[in-house]
Amino acid sequence: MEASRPDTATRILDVSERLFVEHGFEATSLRMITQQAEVNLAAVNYHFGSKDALFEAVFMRRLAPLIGSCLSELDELEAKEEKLSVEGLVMTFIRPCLALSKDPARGGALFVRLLSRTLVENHRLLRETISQQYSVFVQRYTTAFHRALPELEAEELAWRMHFAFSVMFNAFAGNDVLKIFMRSQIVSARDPDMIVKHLVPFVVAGLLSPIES
Amino acid sequence: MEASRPDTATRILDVSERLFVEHGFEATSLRMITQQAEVNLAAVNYHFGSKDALFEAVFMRRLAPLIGSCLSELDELEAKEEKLSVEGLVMTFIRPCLALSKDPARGGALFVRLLSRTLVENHRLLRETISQQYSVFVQRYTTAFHRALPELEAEELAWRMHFAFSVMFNAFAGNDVLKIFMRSQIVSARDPDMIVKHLVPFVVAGLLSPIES
DNA sequence: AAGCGTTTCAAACTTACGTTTTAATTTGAT
DNA sequence: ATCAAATTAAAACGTAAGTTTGAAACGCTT
Repeated sequence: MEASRPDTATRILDVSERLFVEHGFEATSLRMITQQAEVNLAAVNYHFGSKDALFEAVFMRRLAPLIGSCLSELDELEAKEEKLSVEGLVMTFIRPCLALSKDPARGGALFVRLLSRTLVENHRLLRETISQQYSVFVQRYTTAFHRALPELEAEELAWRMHFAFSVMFNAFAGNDVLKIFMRSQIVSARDPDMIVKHLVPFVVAGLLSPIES
Repeated sequence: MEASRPDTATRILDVSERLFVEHGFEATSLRMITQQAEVNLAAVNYHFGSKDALFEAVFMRRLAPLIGSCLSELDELEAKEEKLSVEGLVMTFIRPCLALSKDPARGGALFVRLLSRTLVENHRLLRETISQQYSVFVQRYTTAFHRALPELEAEELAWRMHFAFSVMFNAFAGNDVLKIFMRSQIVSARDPDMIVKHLVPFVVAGLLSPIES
């Protein structure tokens, strides 16, 4: 009763997702990918066209559903409540990330790491393909946060959103700045529920901090 | 009265720092470096031994002084005050980063971006060479934050420090998660003073957020 | 069973990489 | 001025990268 072996293209996507996270795009060769996926070297170019196109495919397979989930949560929240709470708003982003992190069938926490890496590495993909397609995501959150924090002017709000999403992305991505130096101070660092338990209060407090004169 | 041209090794370091930030370690070739630095291809291996050693040299040239500055500020603060304020503590880290960001002669904001990239890319260098040498940095800040926030248990404190340094690193590195989607919402995003003005309240509020039951 | 589009495969191609080698050149102390 | 050491230079080495090719194998309809 073993799970049927996924087809070639899916096996390539799964292996690529993991290797791109582990070693980065440039340092991951098609020979590493095809070897671990147990497919022929030429299969990548046959199914995806090029290494760049493969990266885009790996990326979009996860990003589109994730953004879709966030927007659905946002729809629900905005329909339900007149006054949006900051914590409720933060959770519309956290919950889909959390669900993704806990679902091995969808790559688990791997994709969020990939997303984080891709942001930092400033890939062409993000500047070109994605930016136009998903500006709606940022627009929706910007207006929602504006409703939740009406006393903040636009620029101050943009800064706080920048900081908030920055720390959330890095938390889910497991980019532990301090872990590198101290020896596993936090044993539960990779438990997604633990992340949320500590992350949400921190982010909410930052977003709600009193306005500087 | 033009500035005297730096020597070969320095020119290589300067160019490498910029290219490693722009394209990453793997995607930056020695031929790109030596061409832009106007030195012979073999100069890198002559002066530094290998590409890996070059990266370490680029990295250590900035990191050692930066960490030194932070620890000096920490010394001053701890000597001066009995009770450490969270904001004062945060500023011992912010001020050296800010000074570095504003000093083109020391690479400006480039190095903080490189540091951020290197953290995310999880380089060997960080796991091996740096981790032992600079664990004192984390130790010092951990005990200092413990003094400033004595009511937090060790694990909660570790989480908050993780989040705080994460957002600070990304702010200075200019890793604007949302900038990619929205068209230059924040015009002053690259002004280091503006970063601090908005960053410090956010981080301090997160660190000081009430303890969850 | 035959035919046909799709997929897989082994192999080769071109290019670029990091590194090494060897000779030429510059530098600095005697 | 001389000589030894340090540095620069040009060229080549071996390897590995992404991609392409053309034939073989497969799956499906007729």
